[in-house]
Amino acid sequence: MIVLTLPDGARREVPVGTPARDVVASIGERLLKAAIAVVVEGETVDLGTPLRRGGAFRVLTEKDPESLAVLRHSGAHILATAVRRLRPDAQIGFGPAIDDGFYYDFGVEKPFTPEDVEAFEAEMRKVVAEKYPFVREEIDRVEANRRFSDDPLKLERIADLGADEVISTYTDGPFIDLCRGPHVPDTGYLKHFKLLHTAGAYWRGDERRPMLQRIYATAFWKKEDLEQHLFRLEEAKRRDHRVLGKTLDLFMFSQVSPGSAFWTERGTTMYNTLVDFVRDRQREAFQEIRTPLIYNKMLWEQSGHWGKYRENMFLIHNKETEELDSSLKPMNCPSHYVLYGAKKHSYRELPLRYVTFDVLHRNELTGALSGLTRVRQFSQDDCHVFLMESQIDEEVRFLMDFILGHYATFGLEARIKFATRPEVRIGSDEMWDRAERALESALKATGKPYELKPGDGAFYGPKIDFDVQDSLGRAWQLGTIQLDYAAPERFDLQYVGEDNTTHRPVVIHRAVSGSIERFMAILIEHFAGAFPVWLAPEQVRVLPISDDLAPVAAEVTAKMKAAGIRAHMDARSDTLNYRIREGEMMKVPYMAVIGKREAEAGTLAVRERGQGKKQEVVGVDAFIARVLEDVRSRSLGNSGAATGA
RNA sequence: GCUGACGUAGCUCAAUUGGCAGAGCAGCUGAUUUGUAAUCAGCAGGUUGCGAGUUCGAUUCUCGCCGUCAGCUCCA
Repeated sequence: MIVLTLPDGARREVPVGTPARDVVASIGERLLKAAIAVVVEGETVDLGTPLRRGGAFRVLTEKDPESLAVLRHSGAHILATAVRRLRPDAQIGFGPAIDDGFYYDFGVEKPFTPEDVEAFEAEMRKVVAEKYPFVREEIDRVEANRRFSDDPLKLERIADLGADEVISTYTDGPFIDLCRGPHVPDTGYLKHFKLLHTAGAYWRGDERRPMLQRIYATAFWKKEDLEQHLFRLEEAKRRDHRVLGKTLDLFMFSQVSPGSAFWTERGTTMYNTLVDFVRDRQREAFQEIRTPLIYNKMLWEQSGHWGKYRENMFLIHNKETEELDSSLKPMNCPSHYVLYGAKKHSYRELPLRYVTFDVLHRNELTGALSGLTRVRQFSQDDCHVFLMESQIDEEVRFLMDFILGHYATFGLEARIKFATRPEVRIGSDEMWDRAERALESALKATGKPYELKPGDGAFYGPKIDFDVQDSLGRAWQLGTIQLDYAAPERFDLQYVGEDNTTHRPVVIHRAVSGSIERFMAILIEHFAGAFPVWLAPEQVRVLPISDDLAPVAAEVTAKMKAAGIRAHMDARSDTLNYRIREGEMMKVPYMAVIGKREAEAGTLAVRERGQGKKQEVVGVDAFIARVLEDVRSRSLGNSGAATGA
């Protein structure tokens, strides 16, 4: 017998091997109808599964988020069912549920065409209508090998299974798949789904293995949820920074330098504004430095990059030695160590924080490049802190405040992750114990919630990562605080302590925006190009209604510029409507219209971005004061994040 | 790097089976002097990504290169 504890504390005692369905039925008939699967001691199993162990027991219905993954996994099987019907020769790879849906990998001679995908979706609807139950079977290894003898992918998977693992299959109508489960009761449960796109994917992610054809899809319990998801995908397309970069005239790319942005005047204004913002916040407690862009291999040999990272560096040909023995820097750390190590440091200087915005180059694979989010040339708001071990606690708190304050300025929410020692690492266990303890206690002291990521740390030390969610709910890993005991050893860094002997400092690597380029991309998408006033490349556009008012408008524009406002006049002879339309499309936060009335009264008819005809007539000085206040307070005002524009 | 799709005017996109490369917007010129999201007319704009090949003839078909995009384990 096993004992199951229900969420309300009630207990059920049932014989070993009782199907979960029977337990659910004993709780209530209506619950059985709504049930998708059950969770026993944290493990999700389907209703047909014989229960082998007891513990906390709860029933999943459509309302439980976990049930969606079950539905999607079943969706993957239904997709495979349809594909096998139309393409019986297709080999079956993996078909898991993923964050936003599911996919399935198929081994086929010819890649799928968009028409194939349409046909698969139509066929899936048939499979759904046929309501095949998902039948679970547990079989032994010999039987498993026999059943999947025609599919080398599955045979390989079976061979990888541990000796003590239960091998199970799931059958829905004509389709059988090696699968751990769980699944929904029958194929009829999949009502709202859509196949999205296809792509090549290496078998088991290994580029030396054959390439399979992956079909991505998504599914939801409710029609509205599916529609909302598809709408979100559309919305993401509309906010795509690569598109907005063009229409808002911020940056471009050219085949003469793949992966490196050309910034226009408007884009450069924004870029500089962002950098100035960080620089300003760092003015008091940090020391900004600049180090060379090119180094010979001595440095990279010392840092260890020459061995492991050389493929990703842009190497430079040496005329005298005829060798590729130097490179553009792909990161700042080693050069900061060189500068630190060049003179003696007292404990009184610590923590010493070197910051820089130097340009970095990484030779990314061509296929990895994508807009501003994956580039070959970029800058980081990079910082290396040299400190005593006893200062870690306070320093981490200081850096965290700094980082979170940065995101808050843009209305971005951060999730904090604490990553501990990976399997492949350097340094003793004792060192890792100390480092992890120090970092986590500092993290705890901040009182902020965080997530644990065991094994996800850097090879030289544990770290805290900051994942930021933009206005579409997409997560980006930006900031990081990494503890490093290894670099000070490698570079023999020292400080003179209170006791007048030399000691080894600890290094903390810190980034806030990550790369400025990528952060720009995130901001463009987060705000949908409608930037807060302080960040907008053009803050005010002054529009004289007719030519004869241009001199007045020019004077007003000059006054705004003198006050430090990024103002431009548009006195072209096009109609006011035309010029306003253009200003709105360029997402200028304010348009100031000057007609005869305003010229005489010394006022402006102010139109706020996205507010349509709602206009306000204010004095020139009052308006200037208002814009300056927007800038000073870095108000999010009517930015795209605030309005969803 | 690998797989697939794509590359036509500054931008967004057309161009039957291979048969003179087009449109809208933007630009320029002129007229219009405008009161809150497109005034009208005219003009100009191209080595169809680059290079070979097939053909009487290539934007279209074939090959190579360059670039862009979707992806390349969230494990049965």
